[in-house]
This record gives sequence, structure tokens and C-alpha cells, in this order.
Amino acid sequence: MLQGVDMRLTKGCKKVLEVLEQVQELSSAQDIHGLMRNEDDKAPGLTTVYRSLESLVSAGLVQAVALGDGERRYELVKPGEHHHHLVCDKCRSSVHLDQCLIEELEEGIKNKYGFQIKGHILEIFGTCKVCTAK
Amino acid sequence: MLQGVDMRLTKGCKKVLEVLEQVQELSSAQDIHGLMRNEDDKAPGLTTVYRSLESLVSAGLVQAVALGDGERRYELVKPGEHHHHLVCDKCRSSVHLDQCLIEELEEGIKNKYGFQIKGHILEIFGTCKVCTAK
DNA sequence: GTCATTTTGAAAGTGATTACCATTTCCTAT
DNA sequence: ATAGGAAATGGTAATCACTTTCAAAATGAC
Ligand SMILES: [Mn+2]
Ligand SMILES: [Mn+2]
Ligand SMILES: [Zn+2]
Ligand SMILES: [Zn+2]
Repeated sequence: MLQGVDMRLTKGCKKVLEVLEQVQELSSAQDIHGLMRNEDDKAPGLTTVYRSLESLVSAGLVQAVALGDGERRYELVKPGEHHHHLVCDKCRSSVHLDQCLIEELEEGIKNKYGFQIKGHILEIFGTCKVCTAK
Repeated sequence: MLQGVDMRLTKGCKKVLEVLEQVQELSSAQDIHGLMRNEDDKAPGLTTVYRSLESLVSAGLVQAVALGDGERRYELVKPGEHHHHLVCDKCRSSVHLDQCLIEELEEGIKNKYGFQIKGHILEIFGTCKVCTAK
């Protein structure tokens, strides 16, 4: 899983990866730190968690997700890939979409506006199937 | 322009609308406040600017834009409508897209995932035509 | 082992946004 | 016009995620 990853795998990074493998929800830095410290008082400090997440995002192993509330979330991704979500207002669960809807538009936008796309944010909010049923 | 708008148009709101009509860039609450205070020491305070923006967004006259940095931006929109942007990393200018790419997907997502869409965020980053030319 | 480099983490700092709360303004009934 | 209650205002303090600082601890090449 970490084949050919071009980065120093510090203790902090390894611990963060462990936690992200466990929970498969979107987790904030503080969530991750809290989970670590629950089962080990000697787990990395919050600063290290932030730094590790930064490294892991640069390396493409983790993606950062902006939900528009001031709190960034993180999750494991297939190296170098990314995806978007349907986030439920009620239960905060999220459906992970299997394909990016934006990448296929890059060519058209480049042609129409002369704009060179380098990144994007896209998240969809609403009510999930389970919560609608209630 | 304000026909049939269902909200109390306070002094603060009017002043905010004035500023947003002038600048047609995405502006933060603090930008707006700063512009007001530049030309009038008695202009509404920052708290009022935030409150006014909240009302105007509810009324559908203004849209809030999340760019993923912790600072919300605002801009006038055609009442009840919204749109998305191509934001240039270099000069921070933004192209306002004429159609929402997500709304047309709502039906498909509803059918595929049983997810009822209520909102979304979508912003695209990169380098604009002008900055690429340099 | 020695010493330079990297990593770590508690505490302090930052910056946007929100909560408080006392004062002012507005509106309506008399 | 006036009194009184509701709404709006604005300075200050608080909040909260995140970043910076800097000194101590871990690492690793020689
Ligand atoms: Mn996901
Ligand atoms: Mn716009
Ligand atoms: Zn995408
Ligand atoms: Zn849209």
C-alpha cells in the first residue's frame, strides 16, 4: 500500500495512517488526535498530527476535504486520486462518489475561458437515503 | 432590483448592498467593512456587516462562496440563483460561470443513491488566461 | 559515541467569525 | 406628539481551528 511513496514515514505519519485506516469516515485533525490519545496517552501531539496530515496530503496518500464549515476533514485515498461526497445534513455520513465530475470538464473550460485548471473543491449536501426513510 | 424581496431592508443591509454593487469581485465581510469605513467613519460596524450578509444570503440576494481558505466571500447574485467560479491562484480574479454543473445531476444522484440534494459547493482553481500569458 | 539534522510538542499567537450586552433607533398604540 | 416595546447596532470579549515558535528529544551518518 505504501509502495513507491516518496516521503519520510515518520512515527506521526504512521500513527495517522493507522487511525485513518480504522475509521473510514471523514475525520478532522482533532478527531484523529482524539482517537489516538484515547487508546494511548503517549500518542503524537496535535501539532504533529497537523504536520503529518500536511505531508500525507502532499504525498497523495490522504485527501483534505473542505465542507465549508471552518473544519478540514481528511481521509485515505488511492494514491494520487481524489473523489467527492454526498454529505448528509442529518447524520453527517457521506457517500463517496466513484468518479470526479470536474476532470472531464477541464478541456472544455481550457478552450472556452483559457483557464488552466489545477484543482477544485466539490461537495454535495442533503439528506441521505437512511435519514429520508425516517 | 429589490422587487418582492421578503425581508427587512435595514440600513446595514442597504449599505452592504451598495458596496457589493460597486465592487464586482468576491469580497469578504472584512473587505466590505473596510470599504465602507474608508469613505464614511460612521458606516456600520463589522458585526452589523456580518448580520446583514447573513440576512441577504437567506433572502437569496447574495451568495456566500467558500474557497477553502478560512475566509468566506460574498457577491450579489440574481435573486435566488447561484453560480460557481474559476479562481486564479496568481491574481485572485475569478470567472463567473454561467451555469451550475451540479443541478442537472440531482435527478441522477437521487435515483442512484437515494440522496436528496439540498445544496453544494463547487469552486475551481488554477491560472487565468491573463496570468498564463505572462 | 559524537554531532548535525530531523522530528516532536507544549504553549503562545493568529485570524475569521460569533456571542454578549448595553445603547440607540424604529414602530406602533395611545 | 409621546411613551413603550421590539428591532437594530456596535464595541468588546470569547471561540475555535489552525499555525508559529522554540527548546527538548529522537534519529542517523560517520
Ligand atoms: Mn471519501
Ligand atoms: Mn460570481
Ligand atoms: Zn474532483
Ligand atoms: Zn451550483
